[in-house]
Amino acid sequence: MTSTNSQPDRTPAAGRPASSKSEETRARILGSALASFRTRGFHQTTMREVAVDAGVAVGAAYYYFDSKDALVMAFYERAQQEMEPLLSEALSSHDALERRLRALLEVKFDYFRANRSLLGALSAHVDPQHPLSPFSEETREIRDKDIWFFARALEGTSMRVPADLKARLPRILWMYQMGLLLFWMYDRSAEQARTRQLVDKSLAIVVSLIQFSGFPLMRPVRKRVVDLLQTVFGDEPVPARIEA
Amino acid sequence: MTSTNSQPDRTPAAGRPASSKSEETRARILGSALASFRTRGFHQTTMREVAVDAGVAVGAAYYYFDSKDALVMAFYERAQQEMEPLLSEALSSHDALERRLRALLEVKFDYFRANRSLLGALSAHVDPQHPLSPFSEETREIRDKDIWFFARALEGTSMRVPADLKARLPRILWMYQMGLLLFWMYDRSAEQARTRQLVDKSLAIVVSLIQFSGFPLMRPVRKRVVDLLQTVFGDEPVPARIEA
DNA sequence: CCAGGCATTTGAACACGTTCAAAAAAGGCT
DNA sequence: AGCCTTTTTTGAACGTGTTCAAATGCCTGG
Repeated sequence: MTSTNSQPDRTPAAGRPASSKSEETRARILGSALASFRTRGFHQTTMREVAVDAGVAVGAAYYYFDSKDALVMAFYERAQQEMEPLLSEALSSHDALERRLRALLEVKFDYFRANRSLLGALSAHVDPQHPLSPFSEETREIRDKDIWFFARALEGTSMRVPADLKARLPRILWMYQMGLLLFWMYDRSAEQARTRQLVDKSLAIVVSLIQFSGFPLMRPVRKRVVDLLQTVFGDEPVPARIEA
Repeated sequence: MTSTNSQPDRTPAAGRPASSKSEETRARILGSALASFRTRGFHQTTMREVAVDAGVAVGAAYYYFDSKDALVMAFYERAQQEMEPLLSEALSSHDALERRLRALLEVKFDYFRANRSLLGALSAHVDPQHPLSPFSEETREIRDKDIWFFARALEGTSMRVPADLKARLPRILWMYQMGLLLFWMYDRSAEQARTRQLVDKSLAIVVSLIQFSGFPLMRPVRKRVVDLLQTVFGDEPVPARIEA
């Protein structure tokens, strides 16, 4: 398991009662941490504060979570888990690609609205070596699950997309989404109005581009772009499906 | 002055001898720091090490540099300064846009080759609030100077570029460059072969796109893209020229 | 009911970046 | 030279994330 914390094997094993005191403590620590992150921000929040708030010693916090970052990772994991049904529902209520993509984005924005700064702590790092980077090995599982939704968004629409591009598109769309979220995180305009504009305008362009990409005239350009993507992302076009 | 360090007003003022002992100490500290950054990496390097290495107390390091980050900033400033003549020369030896852009990129890659990890410390942060972010206020001056070179790369070529796009292009090309550098920083392929491929392929595409953008057929798409850029970057198309 | 093992909890201690009050050195002025 | 201001230097101390040996609790097999 490529998980956040090492010590307690969380999956409620054989004989153990599913909801031990341990799990409760863990939850209490995570709760205190996230609350503090939200109100004071990630950097201002102290592990000692978190511990006191949860009524334990600092060491206990480190018993359940390998690091301060791991607390953010736990949030991220929980977020992905909680959003999955919402994302599925979003897809099942729309047909047109633009609508489908927009629906996915809206779920994300809604969910993260209350946690903009927390999301910032998550994605502030570009280094793929850093655990909290959206490109790190540690976040791969979550990332792959998320990319998979973009694959579904493409599958379920009637728009014809050339196969070579289609194989690459989920990952590209995921990166597009990350760009939007990034812009949104640091968007200081009132009510993040600029992000809203950006979403509207860029989404229209993205969908147009995908549409154009099928025209015979576009074939040479498309080939070159797909070749470029191959260089950047290597093989493994779409992440393997992950069973729930 | 939006400088890195606050205390000693470095510009050798009126009566003072230009190269005081102070400047030498400062240089010694910076030297020790950069050497250590290069060999041990940014994070492994300790301010105490740096101080010992430079033969001063840790307080002294903080007298000359506001923070550990400021040392990296000093490197960045020096890098920009030292590269400027090289960049000018690169531009003056080529006419075609692709050649001109490639020449700029080559100067950067050459210069940073020995300092890949240091560059990583510089650009690992996406948060525009973080001083070391390529998008921060603190790095604006350097960034603007750099963007200016892309403006010159465009000016000096015979390719016709629509005015509305041309106004936005320097910044876009700069971001394109940052993307390449980022990829390069974390490129683990032998001799960074993947980055080389990426540069070749993407550069060809970028230049083609710019060329296409002038075709009458492309006008509507271009308008939409330019409008999008306006949303993202706001006004002030190209940074004001900065006199040396 | 107890012994032994395992899970949990504790808080002191460490290494780090950074701050600061005070000491030392260096100038400048008469 | 002597005094006073400014620049430079020092190293202890602070707050942080994190580690760790030891203490405590909990449960199970006898």
